[in-house]
Amino acid sequence: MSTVSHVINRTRFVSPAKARVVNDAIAAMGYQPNELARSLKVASTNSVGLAISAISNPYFTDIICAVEAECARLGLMVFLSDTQEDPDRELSVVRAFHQRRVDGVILAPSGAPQRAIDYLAEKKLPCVLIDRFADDRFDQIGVENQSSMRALIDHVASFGHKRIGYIAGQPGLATTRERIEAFHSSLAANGLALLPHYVSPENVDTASATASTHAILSLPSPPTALVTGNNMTTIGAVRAIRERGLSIPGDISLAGFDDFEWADCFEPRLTLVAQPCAEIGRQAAALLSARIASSGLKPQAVRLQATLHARESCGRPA
Amino acid sequence: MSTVSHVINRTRFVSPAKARVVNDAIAAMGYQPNELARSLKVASTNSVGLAISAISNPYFTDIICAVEAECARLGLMVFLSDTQEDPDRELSVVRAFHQRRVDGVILAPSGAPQRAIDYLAEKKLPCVLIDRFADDRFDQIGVENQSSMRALIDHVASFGHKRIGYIAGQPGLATTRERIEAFHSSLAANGLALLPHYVSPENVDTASATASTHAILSLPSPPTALVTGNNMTTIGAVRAIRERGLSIPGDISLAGFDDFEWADCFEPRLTLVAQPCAEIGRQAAALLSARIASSGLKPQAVRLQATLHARESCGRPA
DNA sequence: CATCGAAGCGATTGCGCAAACGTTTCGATG
DNA sequence: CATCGAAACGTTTGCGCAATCGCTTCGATG
Repeated sequence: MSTVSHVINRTRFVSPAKARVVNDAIAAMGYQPNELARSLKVASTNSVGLAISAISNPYFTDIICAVEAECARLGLMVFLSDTQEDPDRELSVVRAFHQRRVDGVILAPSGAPQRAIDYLAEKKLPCVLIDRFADDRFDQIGVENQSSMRALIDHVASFGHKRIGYIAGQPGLATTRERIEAFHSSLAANGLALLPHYVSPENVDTASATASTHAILSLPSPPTALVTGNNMTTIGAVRAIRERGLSIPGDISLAGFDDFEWADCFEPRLTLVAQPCAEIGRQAAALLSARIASSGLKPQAVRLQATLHARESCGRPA
Repeated sequence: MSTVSHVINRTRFVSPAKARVVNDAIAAMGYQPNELARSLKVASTNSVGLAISAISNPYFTDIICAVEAECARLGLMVFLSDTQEDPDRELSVVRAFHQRRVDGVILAPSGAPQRAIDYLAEKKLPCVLIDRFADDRFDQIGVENQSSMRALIDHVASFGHKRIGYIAGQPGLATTRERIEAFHSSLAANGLALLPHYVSPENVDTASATASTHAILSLPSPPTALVTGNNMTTIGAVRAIRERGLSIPGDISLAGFDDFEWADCFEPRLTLVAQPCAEIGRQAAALLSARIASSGLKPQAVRLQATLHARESCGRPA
């Protein structure tokens, strides 16, 4: 009878006596409501899909953690899927989310996200894009790349470096493009020239970053300082520098994007830009929730401020 | 009409002509099957719940990643939830999973998991426990703690250390207990004595590990080598050692549990036991899938072998 | 050409729930 | 005491699907 539904959901008044009976019965039989059936009826699942391009990347890990926490607070369950930076997988993940009728999706777009994004738009699935800005039909949330890179270059240049190289991140990502542009403009702002072959534009993982770093450091006139575009490239660069037997910052200075918890255990401690991952995740979940509640809102792009943690990996040029 | 269902699921023969018509219609209207309704009918959701006690811990991150990958391969979606090591949250997460009618659960038990585990048992939800062995009514999968600790102590002792301290992990966990026991027996096996106050038994995070390390190193006759019980305590110990201005391994040797990708960027590179996280995650998902397929199987406890990565953080006692 | 069986397919039901709608009870009011 | 209306609760339907059941065809066979 409908009364038990109403007791469970407190959706209309039920006399205390009857309510007790119902609650006792529920307790006695260990009844657990079937969310599937409920969702089918009310056309809302209280769940969201979280499609991340690389779960194991610590940067995304922090975001996942924050998203999960905020969603838990909001009473949402989260489906987690790894798109592995593969547009095909990305599309099928988004499809699977839709088939499970998630109320919304948080997506870290791959390098070629158009098909997945069009699908979301077509199906009118609420969605917020994180980290990489890919389509302004949706809410987007990420970091302020221009000012972050500027802070980085200003810091490095303040030690007197004239020859600064850049090991960029993955091809295709807005993040990568923006940071490269910011690298250019920040050099200019410091009155520095962009030297030929000083930007390694495409590095998909630590190994390619290591190779790229070797390439740059093998130039006839190599940089005296290196800036890295994300955590993978930082690791890759550190490895290459070690392999060449160079010391940081004695022989070469290093600074880059993406802080991590143990950065202070590196020797020397690395100067890095820390993104507000927790805040990105939290706001993404909150934004999505708001969007689910009222689809009328017009999409907004949020840029969060990152903070430069100046430590000891930069020094005067050799 | 039922034919549509049969076309979609290839569950009985449909004439090619009719099938084409159906497929064209599906394509034309952009139809996506409603998995909710399907699940309600067939009483199976092709989804599993992954309840982790601390998502942001890199150890679990690697496991999450592997679980997700294997589940994707098996056609399962995964619900991710963080129990935050809190038994109450743990129970409500498991409840939420059940209400959503997941086909099974993978759980990294908290320090007091009995209520959640009893619930799972009562509801006959297929489940596999990871990392921490908590109840043999369920499949369990974790690492071989005895032999791993033994390898660690043998390694440290081989440098001639007589006074070895241990910074253990979180209270209540089987993992923590087993490693403490193994620490004792491994010392004995090397003919070494367990000195008073040399085991710090309970450290919930890096900060408490730092404090514990300071306490041990302040002993009148402090250890010349320190072994740590997990990645958090390793970081905590490194920080404390740094704060005291000691050098590794010159002043003190250090080795412990849980490798991480960038361990080779620490200075010195840390000697650590690497757990097969990817394999733990993969097997957990596979085991769960098997259990879902046939509930009759009797529960098994799988112990995976870890590998000691001997690097440069251990040396002769000062 | 009547019969039969297999191939192909449509009507219908029920999964567990929420909500619309109907029914009963009962105290208040004229 | 008849009437009314609000309070309390029961009946029913439909969400979208899978699967059961049973209805057509239609070619083969005697």
